[in-house]
Amino acid sequence: MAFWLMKSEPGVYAITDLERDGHTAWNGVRNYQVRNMMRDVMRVGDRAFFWHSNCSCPGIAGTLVISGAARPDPTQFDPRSPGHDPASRPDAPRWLLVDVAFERRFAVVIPLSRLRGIPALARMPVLQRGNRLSITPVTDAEWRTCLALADA
DNA sequence: GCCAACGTTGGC
DNA sequence: GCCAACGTTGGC
Repeated sequence: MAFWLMKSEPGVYAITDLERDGHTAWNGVRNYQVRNMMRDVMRVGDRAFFWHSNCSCPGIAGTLVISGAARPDPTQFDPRSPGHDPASRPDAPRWLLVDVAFERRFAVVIPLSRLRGIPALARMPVLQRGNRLSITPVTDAEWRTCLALADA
């Protein structure tokens, strides 16, 4: 089982939305690297941190479980969706999503500013300058370190 | 295939 | 709102 970090803007879809819904289709990925990771590496049963991005307190808000394997993202065919891709054909979908299930909401978001101060996390992609991938891998050690912070 | 222009991401 | 980083587009 692998670990991941998945970004979402809380103004669009927050950890509290996932807590309420129980599960959701992680749609809107429009980056080939991320698509390929979902398709080729991510597996049902993997777990991920839910990251709040582009907000007043970016950081880790909780955890989720990958509950469904990569499948075509229907929003790419929806002209009213911001993720609409007119160049993608239903017989050859360009964009994929995975289904995810709520696992846990942290009592408080672990802020990015705190993560930056922890040497064991220095290699996490989300802390690297210029990182823009919406899904990135997390090592076992990083997973444990962050969970310990959540429970501290 | 090169590369400049442009768009998006996302922390600050 | 600023701006660095980086992916994408499209002319050549």
